[in-house]
Amino acid sequence: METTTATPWLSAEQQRVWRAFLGGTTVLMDRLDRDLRAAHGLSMPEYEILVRLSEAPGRSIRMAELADAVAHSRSRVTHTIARLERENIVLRGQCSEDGRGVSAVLTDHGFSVLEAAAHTHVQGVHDYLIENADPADFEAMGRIMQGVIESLHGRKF
Amino acid sequence: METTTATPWLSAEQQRVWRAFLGGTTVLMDRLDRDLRAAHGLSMPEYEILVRLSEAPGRSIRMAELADAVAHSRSRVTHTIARLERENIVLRGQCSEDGRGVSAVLTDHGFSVLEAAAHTHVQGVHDYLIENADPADFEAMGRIMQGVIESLHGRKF
DNA sequence: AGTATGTAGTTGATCGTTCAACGAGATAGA
DNA sequence: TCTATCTCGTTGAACGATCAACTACATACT
Repeated sequence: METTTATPWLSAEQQRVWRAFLGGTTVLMDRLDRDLRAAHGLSMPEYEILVRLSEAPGRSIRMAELADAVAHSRSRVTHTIARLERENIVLRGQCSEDGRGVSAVLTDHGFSVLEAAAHTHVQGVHDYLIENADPADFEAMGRIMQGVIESLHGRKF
Repeated sequence: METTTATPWLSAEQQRVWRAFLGGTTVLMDRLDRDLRAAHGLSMPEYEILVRLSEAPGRSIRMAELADAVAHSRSRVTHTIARLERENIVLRGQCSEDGRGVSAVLTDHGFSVLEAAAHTHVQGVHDYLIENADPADFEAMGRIMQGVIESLHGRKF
C-alpha cells in the first residue's frame, strides 16, 4: 500500500505564532516605510539599497550583486536604481573588467540623505520592535530568520 | 543646557538580527507567494483574506472589518475583492443593518480553492520556517510579533 | 426637522513590482 | 575560430498597491 505524505497541519499554537508573524511584519514594515517616506522621501527597499552601497568599498556595488544582497530581482533593482538616479542619489558607472557590468554608486548627496534617513529608520526599529522585546527573544528571532535565509536564499546575507 | 534625545544606535548584534529579519521575511514571503501562485493562482494577500472569510460565520465579513483583520487599506481590499469576485471566489453582499455596508462572502468554489491552497501554504510554512526552528525560539518570535502588533495596530488581531 | 460631522466603500490616477523578451558581452567546447 | 550557452543588465507591458477624491449612508447636535 502506498503512503501519501499527509500535509503536516499546524498546531493551534503554531498557527497563533504564524499569524502574529504575518500581521506583525505587515504593520511593522508598513510603518517603517511610511516614516521613511514622510521624513525623507525614501521607501524601505530604497533605503536598504542605500545602506548596502554606503558600506561597500567605493560606495559602489554591481547591479547583480546588489540584487542578491537585498534579495530583489534584477529587474526590480534596475528600476529602483533608475529612480534613485533621477534624484541624484546614486549614479551608474561602467564596470571595469566586465563589459556587461554596471555598478551603482552612492553620490555624496545620496550619502547625506541616507545619513538623515538612518536616524528615522533606526529609531523606528528600536521603538516598534526592540524596545518592548525581551533580548533573548530577539536573539531567538535572529536564529530563526537566519535559518530561513540559509534554507531559501542559498546561504547568503 | 538642552538635552537632545540621541538616536539610540543598534548594537552590532541587534543589527545582525534586524538584517536577518529583513532578508528572511523577504525570501520567505516571496517563496510562499510564488508557491501559492504557481499551484493555485492565488497571492498571499488573497489567501489571507480567504482564510479570514472561511472562518467567519456565514463565510462572510464586512469590508472594513476584513481590511482591519489583514491590516490592509480599505481601498486595497476593495480592489482585491473585485479581482476575486471576477474569478467567482467571493461575492459581494449588501449588509443588513447598515445601508453603507458591503460584505464579502466566500463562494463554495472559493472555499474549495482555499482548501487546496491551504495544503500548499501550510506545507511551505512548515518546511521553510517551522521545520528547522527550535520550538522555544518560535514561541519567542510569536511573543515579539504579538508585541509589535499590539503597539502598532491598536491591540488587534 | 435640518445641518454637520463621521464612517463605509468605491473609483481612477499614479507609482512600484513582476514578468517575459531581449541585446550584449563572457565563457566553453568543437 | 566559430558557435553554443551562460550571465549581465535593461526594457516595456501587465499587474497590484497607494493615494486623494468622491458618493452615500449613519450619527450627533440644534
